Amino acid sequence: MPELPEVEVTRRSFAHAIAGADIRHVRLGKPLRWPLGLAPEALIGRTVLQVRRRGKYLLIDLSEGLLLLHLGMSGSLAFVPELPEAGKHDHFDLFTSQGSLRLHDPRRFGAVVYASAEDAPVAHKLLGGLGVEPLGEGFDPVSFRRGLVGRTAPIKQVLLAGDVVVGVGNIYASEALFLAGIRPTVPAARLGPVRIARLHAAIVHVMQTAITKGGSTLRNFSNAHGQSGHFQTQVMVYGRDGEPCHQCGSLIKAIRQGQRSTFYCAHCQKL
DNA sequence: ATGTAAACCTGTGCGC
DNA sequence: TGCGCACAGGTTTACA
Repeated sequence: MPELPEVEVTRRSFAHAIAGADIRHVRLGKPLRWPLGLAPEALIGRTVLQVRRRGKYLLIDLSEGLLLLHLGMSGSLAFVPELPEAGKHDHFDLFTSQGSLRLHDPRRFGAVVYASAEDAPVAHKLLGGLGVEPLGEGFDPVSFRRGLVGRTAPIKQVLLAGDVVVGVGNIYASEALFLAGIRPTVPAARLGPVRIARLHAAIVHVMQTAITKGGSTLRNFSNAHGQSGHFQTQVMVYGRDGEPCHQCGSLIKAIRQGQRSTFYCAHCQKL
């Protein structure tokens, strides 16, 4: 479910409310992708300092150590004064003095992992290989181009890999390539400065717009207040297989790339 | 080092 | 209505 915009929207929806809260109790449901890495009781008494984001990870800084949180494919967070009884897909609850944070994740590809520090081995293993932030200073056309050197894989798959630029998932990769007019199947290294500059701008634009719109709610994404996003209403190609292109009217195509669906307009994306 | 496929798990929608 | 299959917003792991 969540790509960078959804994760950022989630972060903004509860970061302020949870800052300064003291942890009073922790409840674990079924196992997630990785074990917490710490006895849950050990978190009691620690204070939440702030919530940051790196790629699709949320970093919850504590008075001692931090929690790395990932929403996987189907995760969402809720931050509420009073939690209802846990359902079958509620696998992590953090009860604090200022409200409770709950991770709901039916497929359990998500994770909550404790790290003693941001450069501790656990954290480094998860965050170490990540590319630059698309909305950060490090993302510019020149360094973007350097990152694509030697990459013979299709540009769509290189975007998804996340080692060049982070946070671009299956929806926004298709959308950004459409905006840039680039064919998703082009080998990444064959993109020249002009197309790379267009793609760079498209990625930044799509990410910013999606955040502004509250993310995309395809099935059931919502922020920590239960509010849906509405970027999906202005999607140009994702999930529009067989429908007319909003720009030229020809029918949107769907192909498989690396076991993921890709959507594009063969007329608008010829580069 | 890079590329590709399988794996993790549950739910939903579709064709028969 | 039920069954089986394909597919779903991600990322690690194993192997070419």
